[in-house]
Amino acid sequence: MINKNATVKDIAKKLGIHQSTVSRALRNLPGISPKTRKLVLDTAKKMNYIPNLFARNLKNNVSKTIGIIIPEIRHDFFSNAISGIEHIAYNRGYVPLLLQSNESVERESLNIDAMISNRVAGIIVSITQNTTNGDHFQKLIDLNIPLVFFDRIIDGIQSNKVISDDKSGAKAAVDYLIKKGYKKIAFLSGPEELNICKNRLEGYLAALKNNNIAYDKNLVTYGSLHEDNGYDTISKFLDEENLPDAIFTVNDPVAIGAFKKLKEVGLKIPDQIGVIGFSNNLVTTLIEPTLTTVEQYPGEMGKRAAQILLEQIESKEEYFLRTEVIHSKLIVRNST
Amino acid sequence: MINKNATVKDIAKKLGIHQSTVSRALRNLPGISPKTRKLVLDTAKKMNYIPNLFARNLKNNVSKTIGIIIPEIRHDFFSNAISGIEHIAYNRGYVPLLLQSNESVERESLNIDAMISNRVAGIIVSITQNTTNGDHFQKLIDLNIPLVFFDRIIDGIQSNKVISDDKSGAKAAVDYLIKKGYKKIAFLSGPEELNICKNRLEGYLAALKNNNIAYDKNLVTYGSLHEDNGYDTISKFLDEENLPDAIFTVNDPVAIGAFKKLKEVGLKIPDQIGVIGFSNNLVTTLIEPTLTTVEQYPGEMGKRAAQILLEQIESKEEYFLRTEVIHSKLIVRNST
DNA sequence: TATCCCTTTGCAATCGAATGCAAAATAATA
DNA sequence: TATTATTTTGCATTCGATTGCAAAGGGATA
Repeated sequence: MINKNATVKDIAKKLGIHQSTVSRALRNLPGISPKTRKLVLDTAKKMNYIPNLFARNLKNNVSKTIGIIIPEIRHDFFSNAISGIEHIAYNRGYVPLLLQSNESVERESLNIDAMISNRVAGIIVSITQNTTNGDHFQKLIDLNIPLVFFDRIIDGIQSNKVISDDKSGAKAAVDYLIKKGYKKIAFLSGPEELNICKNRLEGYLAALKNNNIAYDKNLVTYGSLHEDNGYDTISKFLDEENLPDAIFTVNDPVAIGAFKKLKEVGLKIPDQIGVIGFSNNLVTTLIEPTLTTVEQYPGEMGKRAAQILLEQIESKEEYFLRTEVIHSKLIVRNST
Repeated sequence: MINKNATVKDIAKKLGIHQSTVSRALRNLPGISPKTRKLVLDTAKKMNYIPNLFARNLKNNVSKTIGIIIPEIRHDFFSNAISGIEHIAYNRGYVPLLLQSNESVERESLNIDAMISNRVAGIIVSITQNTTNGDHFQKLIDLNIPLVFFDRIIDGIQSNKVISDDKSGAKAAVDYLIKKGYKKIAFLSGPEELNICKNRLEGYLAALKNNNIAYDKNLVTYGSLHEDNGYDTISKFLDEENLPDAIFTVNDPVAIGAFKKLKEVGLKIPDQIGVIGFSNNLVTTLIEPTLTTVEQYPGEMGKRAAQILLEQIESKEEYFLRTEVIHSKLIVRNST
């Protein structure tokens, strides 16, 4: 139930001039005398005129809204990325429409539909940990809606991408573990098919190879991206009496889960077992010992994703898709 | 640059019937023969018809969007509240438009403007820690846009409110500290004028009074709602050699900040000093010792806020504003 | 077959702003 | 002053969907 707002026509009527004149004056278009323009602007302010974006967008067939779909805002990584996106969007006059998929593919698809209906100008996405089919993204391509994936991407969709150099980040982490003298290093991964998992695995393998350590497939496990994965996997290792002397996890929550189990059974970190996470979540500095991890600069990733998206949105000529890699950095703390 | 979508008129042309018939068929309005309806729906699906919300909303002068303005999504409390809001919104066919104020009053006001321009159906707000003037909210009231404040509210605006029973939550916390034998209990508050701070202070005072403990004004401090406040305040206490034997903080981040300083100087929690936070953030279970705190049920608060907002939005008759109080609960852990 | 009554469909205007083109007003020039 | 050039304003249509009302279609009944 929205109150009756002043419209362009109302202003025109009040001033006894035509609405087209008012419309042009309001937008500082040329061909309006300074006197008329001032009169219109003053009157608009006085009448509390607020442009009706529905009408404007309908006429122009564009909007100044960009969609963001991420799994869960409560993760540091994503909330920081969002801040980066917002920063760019605000400065360029765009409003971000943020929807969570909650790691549900179905929700992700519904969010896409909602965004299409709302005629967003473009979309930035980090996929759910379960997304393997990209039909709902293909829909966007077919509709010519610019799309940027960041961090968690999906193959087979012609779109822009902003990713971390996951492989080298992971390699740096595992190299460091080896340098510290750890020998039996496990990699607690997430969903096997997820790009970040595949790439971090590559880095893990590269580090092993680089140091002439044999690859033991029992030391690479797959699970979710949540705490329970870390907790359960450590439990499993203990049950099998196959505990490694160091673990590298696909992200910080999984490391936290591992922490919990390790502490429960009284294992000392980093003396009896070393731990490295990924993403440099805030929590890594709050726990004990503080967690060694890999910084991904999510704010920067968000910024770049937004910049690239806006470039495509505002490009007049043929646009060429890009993939951008943001460098990551090992942050050494006390868990190794 | 949005591709040409199929429109109602396109469907009509293809079927050789009038667009009004198509429009009614698509929305399952009465007065359309089953045969025609099926034909229209099938064709719409085949043509990938997506209703243009700009046109629809323009005509109807309403939208199915509800605005959410909160300080920062990265706080557990808010991200949980958002989930609650989303849950209700989705089920009722609304899309949430989420904007952060980042604790900036200016941004908060700009966000309001953006939401007005986007003609949201209603708005849910938790104010910044610095908001004292409510003019930007009054604008909403003047425009007849339904408004619900939750948790952090501002006085003097005629709106709906959803709040915690901060006073009794605080009282329970401080009562518990006293019962545990702590005698010199400080309250590390946030901005003095913020409603949650005032109410939690009341609870603190009530508990003291209830237990015949004299109020010492040096034990009540004000600061931000962030970690630094806890850290700095403990530092100050130490400098003044006026360390209390227990602290109750306005929220969990402040407690975490205090934790950091206390650990730095080697003070044992809970033996030498007890700590209770507020809000039951996830991190309270990850630190050592785990933090005693007060659960506010933010998801529930979000749900109620959304329900109330939608009631007002969809009310046909005169609407009576409401204030709803969500009960909080002391969660005892190892910091006390 | 004619009449009446529902059911189904079509017509046309509307929401608010944008814009190509024509018309009017003003300024510049002969 | 008459004419031309330029600036300023107005007209009318458009975007896509909705809706009150009128018209047409179909069936039942006399």
